[in-house]
Amino acid sequence: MSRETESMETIDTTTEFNEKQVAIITAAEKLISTDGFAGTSVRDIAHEAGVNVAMISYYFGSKEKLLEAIFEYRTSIMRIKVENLIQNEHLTHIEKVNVLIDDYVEKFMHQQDFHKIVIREQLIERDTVIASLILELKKRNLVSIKKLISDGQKAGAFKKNIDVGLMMSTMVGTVSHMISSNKFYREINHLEHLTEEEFQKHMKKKLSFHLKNLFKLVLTYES
Amino acid sequence: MSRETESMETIDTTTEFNEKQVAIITAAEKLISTDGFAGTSVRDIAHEAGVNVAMISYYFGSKEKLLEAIFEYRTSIMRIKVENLIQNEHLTHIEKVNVLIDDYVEKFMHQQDFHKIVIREQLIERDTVIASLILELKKRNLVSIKKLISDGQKAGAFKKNIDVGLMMSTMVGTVSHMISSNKFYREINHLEHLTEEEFQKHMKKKLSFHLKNLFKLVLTYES
Amino acid sequence: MSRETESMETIDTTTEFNEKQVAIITAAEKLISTDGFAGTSVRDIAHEAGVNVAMISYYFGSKEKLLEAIFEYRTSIMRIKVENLIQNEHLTHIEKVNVLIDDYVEKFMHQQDFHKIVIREQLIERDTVIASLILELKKRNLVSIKKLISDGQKAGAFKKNIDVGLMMSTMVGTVSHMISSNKFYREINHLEHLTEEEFQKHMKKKLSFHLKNLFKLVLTYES
Amino acid sequence: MSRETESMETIDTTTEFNEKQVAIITAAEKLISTDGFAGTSVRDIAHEAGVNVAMISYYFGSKEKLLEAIFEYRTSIMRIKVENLIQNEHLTHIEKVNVLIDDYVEKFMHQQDFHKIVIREQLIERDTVIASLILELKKRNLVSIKKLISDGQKAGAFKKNIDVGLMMSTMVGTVSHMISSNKFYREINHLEHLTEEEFQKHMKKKLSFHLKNLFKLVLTYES
DNA sequence: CATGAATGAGTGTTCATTCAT
DNA sequence: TATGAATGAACACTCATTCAT
Repeated sequence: MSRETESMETIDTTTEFNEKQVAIITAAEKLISTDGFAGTSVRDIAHEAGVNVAMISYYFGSKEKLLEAIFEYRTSIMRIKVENLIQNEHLTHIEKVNVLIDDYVEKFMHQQDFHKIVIREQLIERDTVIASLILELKKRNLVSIKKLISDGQKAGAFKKNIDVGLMMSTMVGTVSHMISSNKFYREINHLEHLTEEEFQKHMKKKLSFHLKNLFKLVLTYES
Repeated sequence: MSRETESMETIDTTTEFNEKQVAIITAAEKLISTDGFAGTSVRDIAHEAGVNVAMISYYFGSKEKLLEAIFEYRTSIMRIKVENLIQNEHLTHIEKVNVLIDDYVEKFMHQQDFHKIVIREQLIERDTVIASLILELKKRNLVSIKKLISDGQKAGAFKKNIDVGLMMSTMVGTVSHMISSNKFYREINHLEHLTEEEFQKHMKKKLSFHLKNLFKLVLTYES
Repeated sequence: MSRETESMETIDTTTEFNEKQVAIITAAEKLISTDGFAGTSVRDIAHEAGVNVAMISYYFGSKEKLLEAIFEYRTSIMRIKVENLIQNEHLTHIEKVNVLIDDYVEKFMHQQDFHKIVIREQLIERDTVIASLILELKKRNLVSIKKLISDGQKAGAFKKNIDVGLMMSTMVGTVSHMISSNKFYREINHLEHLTEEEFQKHMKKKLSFHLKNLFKLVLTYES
Repeated sequence: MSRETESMETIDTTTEFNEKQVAIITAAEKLISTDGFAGTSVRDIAHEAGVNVAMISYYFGSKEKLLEAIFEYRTSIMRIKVENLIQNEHLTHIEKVNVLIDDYVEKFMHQQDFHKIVIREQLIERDTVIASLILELKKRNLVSIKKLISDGQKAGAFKKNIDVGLMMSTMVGTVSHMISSNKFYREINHLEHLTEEEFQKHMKKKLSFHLKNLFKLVLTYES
């Protein structure tokens, strides 16, 4: 299964950011993810990235544009790739759903800082460059998932009357909430003894299992 | 069922805020929910509330304290009340879970502005007054839900090995994500013709149904 | 003659600027007159006026708006008042022209800082609020002067074919150039021993005489 | 008359500026003439000239030095050449004055961008390299004109008691003001239908005629 | 000979907060 | 009790200039 997952990754980081720009992007991502865009100053970002303040304007034009650059840099991780998956003849329909969930959990848990920014940006109701970017990605993802599920329905593997939008909300929302409540989850499950890495691995596994179970139940049992 | 819901509300707004303070809190809530705490200025809040800028410091001490006041004002809605529900002998275990879901969806969908602030604040990793407040509430809520579920398990109504933490993540996460993606959901379901009120009602109904189904499947079917 | 001049002043300082605002305006005027708008920083202005930097934005909104306020504050001095003059039956036509010249010289020499800003702003070719303000004033002044001269022509006191636009250019240009070349004029005429006040008085007298002579010659002699 | 004018030009551009430097100087001149020195950035200049930003420091040392280079480049046009004119035996005294006016108008109207910078620089009261350069040129010009006029006075062609300084102020001031009020003059004379070139030609002719008339009247009529 | 990369200093402006009244 | 006036600190950003290549 991991093979397929890998085949889906098809790294398309055609981004043309140099080393210093990546350092700034990463630093900005880290700070903005916790303090928000307005709550993070370019001075903080420059300091975190170990560069001069002027360099942010120099490379990105403005703080706003830096945020857009972050999205440009990370955009690939938001795109669910299912084209190959759908045509794969060696997997059952439910296995395909499982691969998709694994892929999604992997991607989002792996770049939590960025994902936190996405969560924040979604709360802004005003129309922004970022907002429309997120919207477009979500639409594209929904189409992919709908295809996967309707294929299963046609084959009789999944039951009818699935609200794919709500299922997506559950998948995205559950992962988002886990990212937000890292600490809480670690505490209530008494996992303080684990290293950060071990804990992340544990969470990913649990999340994957949980979501797969949820999807299997919803897709195959009569409600 | 609505009766029980009502019985659960037991308004404990022991808040001592006067009219002007409430106006400020409401205005702040509205603005902070979309623009974030740092992205909202006290001038904006004062203007929205129709009061003098100095009044915010005057009444609340500082912008930070105003945020705490918002939480103090709205805290009750975050507390899931299950004491009476647990002892209720007229409801089955799954019905109790359903009441809880209805209650939760109702509460959070009803005060989306505040809930958005909660989502934002959870993303901050630093220890703040607000953070610890949220943490405490979540813990208390978790305990309540665990009790409800373990009662069902003891009675043989629910199956064993339920990860309540993950189920809570799914519930909270799904609702949170729906609040964040209002627009998206409306668009993909072609509900632009509904009034805001009608749409909210529709969403609540859908969400409730979806979550109840999810819980029923997880709690009763073998995975 | 001085009486009429006084009667023309009709102080219309309906400006509503408070003491501190006037201090800022005066300081800004002084600095901008020599260093130009872009060459003068708000910090310099604040320092010169003895106020906080933030006060400039507080009172005027922006540096740009401060410049507009300067014009609002000084606008009256740019307006040549001839209504009463034209109807005055005790003065000959040439006397009226003389009064006008006296008035103009008095006004502009008296507020040289402001006049320097006007000279600078006229050099900007882009359309600005200030530019259109100056243009409008110049048009109005031209109309007034044209009336005065055509009256004299109709009465046979002045000869025909006077290019009023060019005559205005000569009046305004000569005064402007004297303001610009203060130092030079003082030096070539060996007037370094005079106090600033004495020198200004001397210059005004010389200028008035010179311009009156010029106008008399142009208006009355055949070319 | 144009012959004499030409004979006076005696191009002394002993300037050692290469092609790129001239491009920079011309670009700087254009921008500084309307936006002022402080209001023009080296980036703007570099962009206008189509060269690298660093090239300005490279070639001229600094922005300040670039301004001095502009003056070095254009200085010749500010120098009134009367040596040959004074000794010319084929022209009357008044004709010599007319040639001088033609020459002056031609020179300054022909390089208005540079002349605007001169107007601006004269407003600065601080002692600068540029300021002393302008001062020196004006003194030299004054001496030349004084000689021309005193010759006429000695010959009885011109009347006594001419304030040459004021006459120079009128000549320079009138031309300067016309340059500043290009647009205004065009508008009030309804000359919008002319091309820029035609309009410049028209203005030069008008100005020359006007100034010649002014000088003739002042120099020859009793006041 | 020429320049892309980089920066410290300075820009105008907004900020939350204080304070005299 | 309420508020207009005021401000130090911080903000994002632009500046002319330097320097390694």
